[in-house]
Amino acid sequence: MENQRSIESDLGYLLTRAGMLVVRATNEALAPLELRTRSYTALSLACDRPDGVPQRQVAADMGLDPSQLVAIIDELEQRKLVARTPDPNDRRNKLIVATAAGRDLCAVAARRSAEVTERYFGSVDPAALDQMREMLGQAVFPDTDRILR
Amino acid sequence: MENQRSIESDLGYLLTRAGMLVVRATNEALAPLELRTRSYTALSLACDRPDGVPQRQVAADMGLDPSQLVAIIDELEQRKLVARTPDPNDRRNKLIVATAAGRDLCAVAARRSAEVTERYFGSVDPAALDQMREMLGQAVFPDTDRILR
DNA sequence: ATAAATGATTGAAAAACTCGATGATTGAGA
DNA sequence: TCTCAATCATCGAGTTTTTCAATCATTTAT
Repeated sequence: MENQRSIESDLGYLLTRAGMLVVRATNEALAPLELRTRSYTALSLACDRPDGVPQRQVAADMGLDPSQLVAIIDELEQRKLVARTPDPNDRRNKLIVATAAGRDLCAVAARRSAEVTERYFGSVDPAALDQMREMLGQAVFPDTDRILR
Repeated sequence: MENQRSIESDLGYLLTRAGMLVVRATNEALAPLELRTRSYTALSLACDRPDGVPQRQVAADMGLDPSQLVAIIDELEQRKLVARTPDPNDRRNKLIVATAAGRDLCAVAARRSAEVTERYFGSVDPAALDQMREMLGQAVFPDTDRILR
């Protein structure tokens, strides 16, 4: 006898739906900053690494085709939130490095983003939430010892 | 001092990335059945309710614009996996009801889908997984006492 | 009976995705 | 040193997805 469960308990379904909801709410929350979830994520990845992050790696971290990042970075660069600097060690690479203005905006955006998360997950036990982060991190970054903080 | 965390511990980011990964892997797993994650989800929602589910509710449950469902249901209907039956109580509604063939295919697809989930989350404690389902369910179906099974 | 609301459908425009091609650069090996 | 294959960012074309307004049929409220 099969343990038949409804689609509404399917992890893929739940993940996708929850992701959609959070992304949409985040897009609204970031609209006043003229950021979308996408551009905020890219900016944030740049802010995480003061020395800059290869554009290609931003694409990989976002699960996007590298060609999709061109427009996103173009816009951030035009707004002077990031700069494309040639990697001195490998001039094929463009290192995306956040400007001071970029870091400032990112901090504001991070607060708004956190408010959205709070709205959806504020009522659950923080330890359980950390555990969920842990599980998702394992799924998203397999074979990695990276500690999320 | 702010508790500054990297984007990689942001729940929205993790949810989105994990969802993408699972959806893509599920699409591949379902390709031999000529189903995509989208059509499988719609079919599954129909299978969950023997008396049929209003097309509009399928759209709502999937977070899609109703117009996007037309093509999805069209295809399932052409393949005789579901039928659009007029709701006797409100003839504006189309009730999507799964056929026997639809239920059979859905069962096969569910197994393949579960294998994908197993691949990404098989190594984590089942209780923690249930807890994650619970948390995501709360976020996706707020103000609902629905018990996921 | 009329008017407002709701559901499915269509079509058009915008956004996102995919993929192959290109030029610049690097690294390996003859 | 001189190819040659590989890698990176970018571009462009073609496809798919999303968004949204309009339409028709039906229902509900007035």
